[in-house]
Amino acid sequence: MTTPIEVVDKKPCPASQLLKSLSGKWKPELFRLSLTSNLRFSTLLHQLPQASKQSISAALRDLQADGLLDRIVLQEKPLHVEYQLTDKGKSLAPALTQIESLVLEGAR
Amino acid sequence: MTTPIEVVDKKPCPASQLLKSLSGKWKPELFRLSLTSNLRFSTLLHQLPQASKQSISAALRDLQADGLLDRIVLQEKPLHVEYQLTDKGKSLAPALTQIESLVLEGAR
DNA sequence: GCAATAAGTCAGAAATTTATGACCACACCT
DNA sequence: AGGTGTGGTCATAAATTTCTGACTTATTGC
Repeated sequence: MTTPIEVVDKKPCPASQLLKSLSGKWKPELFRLSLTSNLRFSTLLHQLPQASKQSISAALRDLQADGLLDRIVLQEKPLHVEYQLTDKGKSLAPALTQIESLVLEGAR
Repeated sequence: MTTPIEVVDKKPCPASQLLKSLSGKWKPELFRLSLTSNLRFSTLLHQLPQASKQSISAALRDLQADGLLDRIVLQEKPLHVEYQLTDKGKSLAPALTQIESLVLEGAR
């Protein structure tokens, strides 16, 4: 040993976990769609034709696990499932909006 | 055919590309470190002991390609290389800060 | 000349993420 | 009793990301 170079952090960047929650091929899209309206599985299959059932299912599970979406079963006649934003999810919306505006500015 | 279900978007979520720029195992850390000071390769190797040379190198290349960092060669005695935030990178900082504050709030 | 430091690259292996296609359970309609 | 729609799971395969370790080029110090 010699020069005691200081390691800046033991813990990973605090934002990285949240960034990870939104990383992946479909999670940004799902998240943004959830800002507009609640999500239904079969509708998503049509809205995102490129995405496989598996991928959508996994992304929804992850978003739930990260506390951004809630899965609620509607006790209606044909029994539906909806995914809706949690409070945490809603609180994240402004950051996404800000990022989007930067992208659009850049494209100007 | 029957119910003409409307596909919401042809284009991917505008934020997803920027989110992609910051996704990956080390990019969030590198980006945040770059907010504090310019980055040097060999210093990063010590600051992020878990990260391989290859990974750091690739992450730096990606961040440059996405226009968030500039690579500048310092014409000093031992010839150094530094990576510093571009204007685009700087403009992204508030969003990261916002996300971080959410994470810290949530942990409260 | 010989070793060390800085800043990498390269090939191959290992780990992680996504996609594919088959299958399941339940309710509803006819 | 068979078909359709909703909401999935599972195993496997393909694609992508990350890691490992060896090697490179240039400059400086001894």
